[in-house]
Amino acid sequence: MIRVATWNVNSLRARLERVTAWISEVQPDVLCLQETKMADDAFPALDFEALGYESIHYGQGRWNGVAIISKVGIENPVANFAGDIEPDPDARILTATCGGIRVSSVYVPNGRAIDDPHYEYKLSWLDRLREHLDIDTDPSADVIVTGDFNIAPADIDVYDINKLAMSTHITPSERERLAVLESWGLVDMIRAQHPEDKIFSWWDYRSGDFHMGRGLRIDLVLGSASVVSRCRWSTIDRNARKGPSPSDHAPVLVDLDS
DNA sequence: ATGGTTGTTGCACAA
Repeated sequence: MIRVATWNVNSLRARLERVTAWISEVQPDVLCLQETKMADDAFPALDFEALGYESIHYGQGRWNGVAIISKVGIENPVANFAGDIEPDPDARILTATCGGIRVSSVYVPNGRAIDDPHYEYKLSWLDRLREHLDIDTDPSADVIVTGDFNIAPADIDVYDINKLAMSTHITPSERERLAVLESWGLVDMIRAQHPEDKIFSWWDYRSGDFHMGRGLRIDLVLGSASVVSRCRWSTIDRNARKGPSPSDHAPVLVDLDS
């Protein structure tokens, strides 16, 4: 069995104790992190090494930052988009082969608002992610693209679709980009395993949204067909959103047959 | 509730 997880930790510095405790408890083989919000020289690789993990990090400091932590190897790492794709100014994607699976840890731009330039940046970023996959790997390989997509794939992934009218995360253009990734050969593994469940991975810190059940499912594990066929179990660990000083995101994990 | 909270080489901005 190989357990692959993703977690937007909203600052690894602020969250390190919670992350190491969660790793010890859950024992993922591969953990993708987003929003580490630190530079590479501040990344606490030794804390993960002490738990038996190799790790790689791609970060800049104040914002963004992605990592892959693995106890099944880290080979052929690629920071940013592959090949001659227009490089992104932010540290939002890190790719490596772990246990035979080509894994990308992605932090898709938020988009902010539909009339904000950041929204077009989000769409172009997703277009480049699709290009990246063609250059970096192949849909017939074992591929996982996972992280904070900042897109709720369908209305069931939103606590109240009317509350998000005219906002990002649910627009046809964003969902179209997800559909393009699916047509490349990737499957939303949590949704495939839990077709009817209204389950969320992110809740705003404000207004007691977590307590009130007002969340979105925007953290996704996308797998290629060979990975999907190996999936035996998956969940969103909403317990990790509880207690003192949580991230606003919960970890998502999938178990695959070896 | 055009509100609310959390994080950061913060005192504004991103989420």
